[in-house]
Amino acid sequence: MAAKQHELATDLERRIAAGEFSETNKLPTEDQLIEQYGASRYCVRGAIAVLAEAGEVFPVRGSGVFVREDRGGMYMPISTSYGIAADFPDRKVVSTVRELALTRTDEKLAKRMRCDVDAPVWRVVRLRCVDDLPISYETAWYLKEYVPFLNEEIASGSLYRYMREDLGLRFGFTDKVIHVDWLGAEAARQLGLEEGDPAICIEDDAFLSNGKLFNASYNLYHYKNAKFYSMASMR
Amino acid sequence: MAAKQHELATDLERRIAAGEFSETNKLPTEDQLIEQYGASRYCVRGAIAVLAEAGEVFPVRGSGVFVREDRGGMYMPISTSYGIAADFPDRKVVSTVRELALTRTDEKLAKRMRCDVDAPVWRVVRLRCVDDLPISYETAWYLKEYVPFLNEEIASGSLYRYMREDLGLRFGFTDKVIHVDWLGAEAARQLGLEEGDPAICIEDDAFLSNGKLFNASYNLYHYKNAKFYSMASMR
DNA sequence: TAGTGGTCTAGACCACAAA
DNA sequence: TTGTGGTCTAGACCACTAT
Repeated sequence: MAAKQHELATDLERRIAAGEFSETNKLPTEDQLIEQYGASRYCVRGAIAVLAEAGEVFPVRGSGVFVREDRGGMYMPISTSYGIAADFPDRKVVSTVRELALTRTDEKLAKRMRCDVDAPVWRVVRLRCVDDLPISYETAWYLKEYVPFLNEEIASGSLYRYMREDLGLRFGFTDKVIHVDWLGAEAARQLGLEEGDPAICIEDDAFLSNGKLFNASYNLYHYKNAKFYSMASMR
Repeated sequence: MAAKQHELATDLERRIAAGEFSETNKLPTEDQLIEQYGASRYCVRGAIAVLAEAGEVFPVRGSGVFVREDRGGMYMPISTSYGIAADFPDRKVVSTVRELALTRTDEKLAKRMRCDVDAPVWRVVRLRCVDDLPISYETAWYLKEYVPFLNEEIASGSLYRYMREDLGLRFGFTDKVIHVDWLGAEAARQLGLEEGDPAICIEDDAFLSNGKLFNASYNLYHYKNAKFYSMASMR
């Protein structure tokens, strides 16, 4: 069951999208929202914080909570928390599995994944497209300890949805390292680019809510089709 | 005056760095921290949230707040909120001003900066080095409306510190777009790379706490010397 | 001066982990 | 079962904006 603040956030999002506040570009005051939703100030402020982190509103002390103008364009959040599918709910997201094998960690991977050498892992290589545009070529490893079963059908859909809803895993946080890399022959072929072309590379370590790493990945993004954004408060 | 939660966060950071919790890798419980600091649970949880966002700890419900292992290496937060200087407090950060001029916005810049065409802006081009390694080549514009005065001495130091402490500006949030770009001749020369080399490019729009944009910039990062990290909770 | 968001307190109950 | 963090309420005062 979703927390109350998230319900409020979702409803406020809907109201913003419906243009309910487009005249003033301002949300109702906190006191008004408390009234409207029959919630405490804690909840109302929690909901506003969710929207603020998503870059949809910004609160100004003494003045109100303002709706931000829409930035157009197809950008991916640099913290693509729940996978591409969740980032583009309105677009056609297709994952094509290029490799899927149950293998074992070598020394280097074991170190990265904080597990024993020779630990069983699923290795999954996928090409990911949004609206038929190739976006990324991803190599991911999932510890079999946490993901006992996997097949191509599952990997073609949303792996994160599967792990959360079917396996009952609870996610905690991710670490990402972002740098520039060059495409190898195979990655270039898959993405429709040239070998040696540059790519934004995001190395991602994903942890469960108990702090255990369950998934590491190496993601090469198409330099034309994939742009990222990031919002940060400066407090 | 800093808020109480931030004081607690700073002190906890100090205690973590001092190794006070290195045996268990766990912070004291919330109740214990309430006791130790004579603060409310709100404050204690606020402090923990600050550390969690910085990736220093992660809370596990029912279990405790765990200290995260140090990730080594020199990475820059993708949300380099207060400028490079604040990100590397222990390193030698040098900004060399390559250009500094009071000019006016053309149509394209005016659109980006949400201001009138021909609005006065400072244009500042800087090469930024950390420990004598070239990190980035940055072109930035500051609206004169908010930054009435600027000179090379100020721009050689921390512009953000100047704006905050001397001009009394209060920062709100930033929007960043991250993509790959190629170095032009001048940028390559400054960074000690070859023309045509790839670079991570971050376009940054910075807003005051009242939601007004005051600074836009275009930052090219050295593909070898600059790596970024980003942490995200997956809730 | 009035209105609004920011911080803080005190206390309650819930969800989950570990014993 | 016990202890921990997560959510929620009610109420207070402060900092800032706008008038």
